[in-house]
Amino acid sequence: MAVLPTSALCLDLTISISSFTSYPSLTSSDGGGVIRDLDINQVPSGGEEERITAGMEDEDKTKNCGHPHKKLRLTKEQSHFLEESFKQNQTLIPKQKEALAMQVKLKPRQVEVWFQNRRARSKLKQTEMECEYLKRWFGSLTEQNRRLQKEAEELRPIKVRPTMTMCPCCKRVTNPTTLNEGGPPPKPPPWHLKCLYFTPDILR
DNA sequence: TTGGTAGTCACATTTACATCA
DNA sequence: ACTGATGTAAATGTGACTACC
Repeated sequence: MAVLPTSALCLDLTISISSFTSYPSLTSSDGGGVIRDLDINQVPSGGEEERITAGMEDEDKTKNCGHPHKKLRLTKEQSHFLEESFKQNQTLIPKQKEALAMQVKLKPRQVEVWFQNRRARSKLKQTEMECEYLKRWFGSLTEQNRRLQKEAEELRPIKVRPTMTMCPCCKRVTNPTTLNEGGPPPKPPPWHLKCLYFTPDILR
């Protein structure tokens, strides 16, 4: 199997959310512990960059508008930051995870999950590329097989001196004098080793 | 050496959201 | 404007593996 380009590991993540320039901290209000019911994908009104982030604590989720938990989308900046980190290391040691979580204001578990999913997406992308590659190779082999069959069909009616054998690939003919009349049965065609192996066009 | 525990991983699946016809 | 289908990403569940005690 040929080595695939390493670019397969680099995926573009497109997060369809509005742009934000900072990561606001958790928005449980002081004292009361009441979570403001904001749509995390909505730009806060009044131009103030404030939103509930994905770093919401578990107990907070249960208070979120009566829903057990809301699906939380990462901001562009969070995704970008994680993506850049992923380019450097596809796995995280606990210290890195903690640090990264602090930087993007997520829980370490969320960072861990993001990396797991990201690795899965990478692998999926690579598998798709391999699949495409094999399809193209299969097509190439099919075409080659078709050509060879056609060629064999054309060669069938041609009479060759019975004592001569010819490599079907390079057309080289053996020396007839090496064959004894009435001796042991002729050996298989002396195909040349280099002719037995071919490289499909797709691999060149 | 063996057994228990914690942490992490891959993998499959579920869930919530966004988009589009 | 509404709706259902679909795609995507975040989250969850599970089993395997390893390190440590």
